[in-house]
Amino acid sequence: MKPLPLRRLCSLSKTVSSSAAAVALPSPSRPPPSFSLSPAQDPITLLCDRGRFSEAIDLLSCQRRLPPSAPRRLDISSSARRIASAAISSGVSLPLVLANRLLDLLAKSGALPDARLLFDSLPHRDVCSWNTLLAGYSFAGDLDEAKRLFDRMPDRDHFSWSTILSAHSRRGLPGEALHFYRSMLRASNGKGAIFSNRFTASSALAAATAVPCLRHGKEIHCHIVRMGFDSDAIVWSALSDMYAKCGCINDARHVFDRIADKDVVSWTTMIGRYFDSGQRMEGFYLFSQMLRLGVQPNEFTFAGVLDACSHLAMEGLGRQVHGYMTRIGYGPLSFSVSALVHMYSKCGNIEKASVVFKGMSRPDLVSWTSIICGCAQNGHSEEATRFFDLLLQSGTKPDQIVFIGVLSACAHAGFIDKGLRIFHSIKDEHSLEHTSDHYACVVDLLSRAGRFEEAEEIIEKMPMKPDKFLWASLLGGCRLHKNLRLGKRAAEALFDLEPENAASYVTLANIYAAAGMWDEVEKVRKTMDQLGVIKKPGSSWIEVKRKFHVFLVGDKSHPMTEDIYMQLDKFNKRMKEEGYVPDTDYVLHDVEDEQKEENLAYHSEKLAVVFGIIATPQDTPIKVFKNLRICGDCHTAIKFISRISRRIIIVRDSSRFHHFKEGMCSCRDYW
DNA sequence: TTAGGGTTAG
Repeated sequence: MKPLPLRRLCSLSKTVSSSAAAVALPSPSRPPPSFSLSPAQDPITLLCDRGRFSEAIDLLSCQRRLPPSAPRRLDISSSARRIASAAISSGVSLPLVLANRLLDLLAKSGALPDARLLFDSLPHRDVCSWNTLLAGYSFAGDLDEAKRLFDRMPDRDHFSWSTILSAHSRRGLPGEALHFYRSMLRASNGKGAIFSNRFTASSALAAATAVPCLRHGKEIHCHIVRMGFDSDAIVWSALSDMYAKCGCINDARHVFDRIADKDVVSWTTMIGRYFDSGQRMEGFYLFSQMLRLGVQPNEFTFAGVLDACSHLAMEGLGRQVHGYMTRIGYGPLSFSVSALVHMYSKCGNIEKASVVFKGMSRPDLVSWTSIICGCAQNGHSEEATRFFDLLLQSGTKPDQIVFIGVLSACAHAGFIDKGLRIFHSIKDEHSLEHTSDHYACVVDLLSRAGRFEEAEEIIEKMPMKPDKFLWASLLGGCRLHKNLRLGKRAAEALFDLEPENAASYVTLANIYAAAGMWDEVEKVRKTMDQLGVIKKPGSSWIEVKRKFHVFLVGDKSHPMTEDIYMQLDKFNKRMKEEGYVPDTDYVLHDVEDEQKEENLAYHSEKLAVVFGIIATPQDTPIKVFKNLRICGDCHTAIKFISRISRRIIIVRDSSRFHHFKEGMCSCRDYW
C-alpha cells in the first residue's frame, strides 16, 4: 500500500504517526447492469402485450435499482403507467404482491395520480398497499393527503407509523412528527402491538434533532435503550447527531465512540458536527482518524471537510483533500466538486477554482453559484458576469441566490448600468421575486457610486422592511462619500436592528471623524460605553509552513516581532517617500495626528503582511486573512508595499478578497 | 411488495 497522501492530516493526528497511516484504494467499480435493447423494441410493451406483467414489473424494478449515474434505458414513470393501463384494460387481476410493487413504481416515479387510480381499482388491499400509497404522498410532499390517507387506514403497522413520522420530520414539521411518535407509543400500548422499531426510533430522533429539543431526544434515547435498539448503527448515528445539534457535542462524541459498527455516515456526521460547533480542529483530527482506520470517505465527507477548509482558509489541507478525491475518483457531476470550487475561491485561489469548475461537464446551479460568487469576492467582477451569461446560455434556470452573486460583483466593480439591468431582469425576465438581499445589493451598487437619491427611492418603494444588510451597505456608501445625513439614518436603523453590533457605531463615528465632528464622535463613543457595546478586536492571520501566525493591533507577542517592526518601519519610510499619506480618517479616537499615525502603522493586517514578506520566498503570494473588514489606510499602504516588495499580496477580509499586485488592488479601490 | 441517519452556493 502506498502512503496516505494526506500527510498534513496525519501530522494533525494525536496518536498515530504519519508514516504508519495508509488507506486501501477502493476496488474498481463494476459496470452497471444494462439491458441490450434495440431502439425499435419496447420491452415493456412487448411483455404487456403477452400478458407477462410480472416480468415487466421485474424489469422495471431492476432498472430502478441502477445507480443514478448508470445509463437508464427505460423511463420508470411512463413504463409503469403503461403496465398499469395494460393490466387494467386487459381485465387481468394482478396478484396483490405484484399490484403493490407496481403501485410503488408509480408512486415513487412521480405518477401519483396513476398510483391512486390503481389503488382505487384494486379489489383487495392489504396494509402494504396503503403504506405504499402513503409513502408516495409523503415522498411527493403532499402531507395533507398523506395524513388523510393515514387517518383512513383500516390497519396500521410499523411501516405506516415510520412513513408518516419521517414524512413530517423531513418536510420541516418535526413537532408534528414527534406528535405522531407519541401517538404511536400510545397505540402500541393500547393495542398490545409494538410499533416502535429502529426505523421509527431514528426518524423520531431526526425530528427531535430538527426541533431541536434535547428533552424529547433524551426521552427517545431512554426508549431506545429500553427497547434494545442499540445494535443499529443508524439509530446510534441519529442519536449522536441529536446530541450534537442540541448543543451537547461531548455527549454526541460519547455516543459516537460507543457505536460498534461505525459506517461512513456515522463518521461524516460526527466530523460535521465538530465543524458546526466551531471545533474545526477536532473535526480534522477525527477525519484523519477515519482515514487511518481505512474507512473510505464519500462525497458528503469531502464536502464537509472542504467547507471547514474554506472557513479557515486552509488551502494546503483543501488541496490534499482534492488530491485524495482525484485518487479515489469522483464524478464530474458530484456535489463535492462545488465544495472544491468554493474552497479554492475562499482561499483566494480563483484560478484553481476556475480550472476545477471548467472540468465539470454539466455544472449544476450550485456550482455556477460557487464560481460566480467566488469571482465576485475575489474582485474578478467581469469574469463573474461572464460566468453569469454562460449560466443563462447553458439553459440552467437561475435562482434568487445566484443573482446575489452577480449583483454583488457589479456593485464591487461599479458596473452600475449592468447591475441595474440585472436587478430588473430578476422580475421582468426570470419571473422571480426580489428578495431583501437583492435590494441590499442594488442599494450597495447605487450608494457606492454616490447615487443616493436613487438608492433612497428604491428603499421607499421596496415591498418589505429594509434589513440590516441593506442599511449596512448604505452606511458603507455614506462613509465612502461622506454623506452625513443618510449615514446617520442608516446607522440609527442599524442601532435599532442590532444594538450590540459595534461595527455600525464605529462606521458612523468614522464618518463624523472624517468631517472633523469630534463632539459627535465622542457622543457615539459614550453611547457605546453606556450600552456596553464592545468593539470586536481586529485580528489577522497568515499560514507559513503549516503554522498559523495570528496578529492583533500593535501586537508584540510574535517571536519575530523585532524583525517585523523593523521591516515595517522601513516600508513606512519608503512609502512616504513615494507619496503615501496615512489616512487618519479611519481612526476612531480624537488624538493628535502623530499618535493617529502610530495607531494605523501597526494594524494587524500590516503586521501579518510584513511577516509574510519576511518569512516566505519571493515568488510566493502572501495570503493574509482578517476577521473584520480591511481598514482603508491599510488598503492604501498594502498597495504601496506590494509595489515596493514586488510581491503579490492577497487579503481576505470579512466581506471579500483584495488581490494586491504592483501597487494596484483587484477591487480597484471600489469597495 | 412498503419505512430510517450525513452534503455543496449568498
